[in-house]
Amino acid sequence: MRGDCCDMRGMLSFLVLFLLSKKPMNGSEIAREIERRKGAKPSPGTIYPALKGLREMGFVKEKKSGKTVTYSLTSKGKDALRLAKQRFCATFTDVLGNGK
Amino acid sequence: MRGDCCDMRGMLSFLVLFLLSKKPMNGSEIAREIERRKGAKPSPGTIYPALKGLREMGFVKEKKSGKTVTYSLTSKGKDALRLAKQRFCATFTDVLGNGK
DNA sequence: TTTAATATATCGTACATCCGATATGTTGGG
DNA sequence: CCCAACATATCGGATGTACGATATATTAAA
Repeated sequence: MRGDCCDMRGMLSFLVLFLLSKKPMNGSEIAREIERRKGAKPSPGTIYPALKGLREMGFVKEKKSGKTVTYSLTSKGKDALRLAKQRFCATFTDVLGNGK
Repeated sequence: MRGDCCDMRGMLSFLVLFLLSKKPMNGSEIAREIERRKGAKPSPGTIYPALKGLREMGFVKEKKSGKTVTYSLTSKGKDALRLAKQRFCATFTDVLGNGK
């Protein structure tokens, strides 16, 4: 999401933003959901820096409760996701489209 | 494509591999096709290192004619693309799926 | 309480992506 | 022939993604 305009960098942040738009989650839950989709679980050293970046850009907000921190989108984050989704679809439509 | 197993790195190489599977192209044509999809054209400093990497991994072969080099997939590249496409779809299906 | 498990977080290192600048070779127009 | 346009290619520097190792805090189990 750093790459707000044109690059391939930021796909993890994009995916995290998308997942949080469906349901607020904490870091471990996000990692497990990515594991479910890709078959490999991102390590803490991957997922927490990504969340930190999204927070610093004002795209996600946090709610701490005990040992867990639940992340959810800000309205700014929702706007960013909408734009990013449009770019993503324009770039990859037929990759998903043609089946195998 | 480096990230043959689990990471978000390699999305450009993945896209290039996909584009070449539809039609053999030279570097400039690939850059223009990416521009058409994303609205931003990758510079030479982006696209040629990516092609070099794909060549070094044995995923694309070259055919030089005058000033242009036409790239196309090897059978190894086709296999790699097939796998990468499966991972990509599993990860991003509903991102493209839900319309907006 | 001690122990184990979980969630969070940072560090160092490596690599992919990205740009702008720069350079070389080919081609076509003047 | 000379020059502009194009295709190719590399370099340096910045940022994102990734892992393993490490550290701390909270919670649950023994």
